[in-house]
Amino acid sequence: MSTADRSAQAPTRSKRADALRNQQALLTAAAEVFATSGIDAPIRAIAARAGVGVGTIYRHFPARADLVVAVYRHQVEACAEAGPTLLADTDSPLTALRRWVDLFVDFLVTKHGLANTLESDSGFDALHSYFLDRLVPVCAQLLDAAVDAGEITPGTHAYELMRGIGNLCIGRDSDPRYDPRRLIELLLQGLQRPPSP
Amino acid sequence: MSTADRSAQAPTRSKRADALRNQQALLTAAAEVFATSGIDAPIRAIAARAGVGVGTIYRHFPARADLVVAVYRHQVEACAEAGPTLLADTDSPLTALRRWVDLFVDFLVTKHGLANTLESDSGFDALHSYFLDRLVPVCAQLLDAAVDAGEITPGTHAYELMRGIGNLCIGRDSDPRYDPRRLIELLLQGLQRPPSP
DNA sequence: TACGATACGGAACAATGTTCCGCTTAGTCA
DNA sequence: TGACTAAGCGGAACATTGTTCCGTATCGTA
Repeated sequence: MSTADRSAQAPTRSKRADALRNQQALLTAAAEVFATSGIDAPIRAIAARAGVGVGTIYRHFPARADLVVAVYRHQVEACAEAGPTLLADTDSPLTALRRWVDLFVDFLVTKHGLANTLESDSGFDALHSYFLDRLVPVCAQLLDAAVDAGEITPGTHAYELMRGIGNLCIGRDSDPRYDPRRLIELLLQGLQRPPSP
Repeated sequence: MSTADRSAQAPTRSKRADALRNQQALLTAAAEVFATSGIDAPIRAIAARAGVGVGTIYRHFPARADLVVAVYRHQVEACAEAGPTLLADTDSPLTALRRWVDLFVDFLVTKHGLANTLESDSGFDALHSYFLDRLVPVCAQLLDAAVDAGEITPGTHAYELMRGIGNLCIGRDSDPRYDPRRLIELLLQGLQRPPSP
């Protein structure tokens, strides 16, 4: 979390007013640019939109990924918190898992190219780490509950499942023939233990 | 196929000897560089290895993807041809499908970053098209056979399955916790029709 | 108001894909 | 064999993008 923390809201102390203003402007601008041009939009475009120089971006967000994390942080948080809630509110842990996966897929699919970036090799380790660190434990909890309830077979690791789901969401745009949800449903069905009478 | 064809072996007529020599050298060099540095290796590296200028690469292979296609063409071909063979040699079409998918995964996983490139947005349409055009029909044949044999439920499209498998193979390196094969196995299990007694 | 630390802007650098063009050379024809 | 022409070549040059650096401007304070 170290890198991410540094770039979070942290309104605490001893920061110049213009710095705070710029940080906020950057978050807003980045969110807008990401929404229209996708997560791969050039840094310069975000800087221009926020009306600051590129240097300013790099001071606030040491690497591109830190900016992305900051922009989507609250959404990731919401997704993480939905896990335990769903588990508590749903009779079948498998159903809870299914709904939670739906939420996660919604999130990935809404952001153009987020999934791509998530798995990209180059320098997006911070992003990758943050998302996974935050969500894998939640997923694990759901998986464990479903195993305990005898609804799915044990042996699948949350990390692997999450990455698989993330991967399946890559390239969803630009091709109506490819709908990751159908495959993810297949995956979950494969997970399911056949009801033993 | 248009783009791919142009850059294929086509030893036919009216090409200068040095051009042919260079084309061959480029294919060899590219194969070596791809093997060691991955599919994302800089064009310049390939040019250097082949002892030619970058201009020469672009004359023979108008875009990067054309070079990749040319390098892996025969392997894709082999995979495509394995489909019908497996189907003929195996009693259960589902088993044939499973083996064929294994072959495909082998291929993707062997080439560093091929899967990534396959799904990349930027300008790799030729690559994407070639692989999919060639292999989707083969996969469809296997799927159909398995459906006809009552081994899997109908409704899954070969294109979607292929892309899903391709996606799952992304980022396999660099993380022992992630093994795409396990997830692909899950996917196939999800496809399977429960034996109705 | 003056001063020091903080923050800013954007030029500059590096990596990479791609294009362009003057020079070289293979193949041909007398 | 010796030109001649078109095919082919090399690599400089251009465009794009991430990232760093540093001289300058600004904020907060004494």
